[in-house]
Amino acid sequence: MPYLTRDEPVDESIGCRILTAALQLFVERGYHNVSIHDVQKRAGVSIGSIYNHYGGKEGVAKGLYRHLLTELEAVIDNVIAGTPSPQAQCERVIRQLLDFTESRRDIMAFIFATRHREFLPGEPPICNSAPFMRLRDIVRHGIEQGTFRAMDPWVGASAVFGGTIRLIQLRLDGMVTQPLPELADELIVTTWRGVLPGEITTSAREA
Amino acid sequence: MPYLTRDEPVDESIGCRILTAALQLFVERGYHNVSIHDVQKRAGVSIGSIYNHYGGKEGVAKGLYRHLLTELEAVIDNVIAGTPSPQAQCERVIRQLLDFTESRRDIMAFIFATRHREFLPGEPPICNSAPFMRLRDIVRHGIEQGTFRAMDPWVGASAVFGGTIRLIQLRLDGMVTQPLPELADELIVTTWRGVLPGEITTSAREA
DNA sequence: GTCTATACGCTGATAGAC
DNA sequence: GTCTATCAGCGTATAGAC
Repeated sequence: MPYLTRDEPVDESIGCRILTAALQLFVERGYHNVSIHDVQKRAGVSIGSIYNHYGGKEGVAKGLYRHLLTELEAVIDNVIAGTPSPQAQCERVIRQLLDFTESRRDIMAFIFATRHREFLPGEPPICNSAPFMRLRDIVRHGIEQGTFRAMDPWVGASAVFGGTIRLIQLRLDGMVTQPLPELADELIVTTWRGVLPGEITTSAREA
Repeated sequence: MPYLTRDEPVDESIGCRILTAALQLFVERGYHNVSIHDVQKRAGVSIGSIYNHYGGKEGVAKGLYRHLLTELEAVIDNVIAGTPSPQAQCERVIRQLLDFTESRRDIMAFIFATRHREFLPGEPPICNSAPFMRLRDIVRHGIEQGTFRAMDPWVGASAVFGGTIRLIQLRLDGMVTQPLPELADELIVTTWRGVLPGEITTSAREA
């Protein structure tokens, strides 16, 4: 069952095979360029099974969406529970996301490079999903207790995670060729300089 | 003709009416949830005209895509030409993008919140388009001449523009309710702290 | 529960009048 | 160049056998 946290999908149940095939195809071609027949073919099951398990194409996407967000939420909650400060929590989450981009490319692409709104109108937008709210809560908490500089919470969240998300998207689009974990240290240093308090001694060096 | 730089689309030509209608519909529902008939209806023209002007649905999207990127490129080139330092160039571009998010919402949504790859397979990905390359060039130039700290160019580009792009996307998704220009100063301060050189005096304040 | 065969609607595209 | 009427193909969903 777990896609994000286990190495091989040991679960060979039909439901899991359907979700795995759908994830691959949706990421490869985009939801609307994938037909039920494509999913059925790659999963090695029949159309009837798909309708029995998920009620149709949109049901498959909905099941996949909820499942992956639940897994991501669990990962983040684990980090939060096992890490003391907001700063350390953010840093661990960032590193984890960079790692996942290499090891779980499809999942990251489905989460960070998909317009779910276009095929899951009933679902809450991904920015409002539990894992993303958790991340914003960390930042807000950090701002309140002075770990981060005082600033608008949305600016804070964008400053802390915007660079990471952008880098992930550039990597998923094939622009960045270097594995992201190798860039983690530079990215994190830059991120902390942006949001941590402290005076910055800018020696004016404009020509 | 110009969408991004002029206030009202004075051009009432059929070609412009088609692009305007398509832009609205694509942003509202997503490319695949819009039919030719929808575009034809909203533009107040016939299907035949659409095929005469753009050769079909994908042609409309392609025309829109190229036109908007060309306009954005011109805006960025103007900023570059009229602004001395890489830092000032980035800052002016960021403020301009935040302004456009309020005044040209549809255009920004089409550029920053659309998976063009899913319906324009022949076009180069938007990260490789001229305007985005220009932005990266500014950052690379700034790193080379020491305006920005030494770092991987991709990390630099993500650090400079990632927060802005994230904030724009959150605004387009309706999460951020405040007009972005009001948040510009905070965002820019944070961005520069991240990438500008200079020692930062972090008084350790972890509890 | 799983599968195959089929039906129906929608949509992109075309033909041909004006 | 602009328009209307029409077609053909695809894709979702269902019916019904096993």
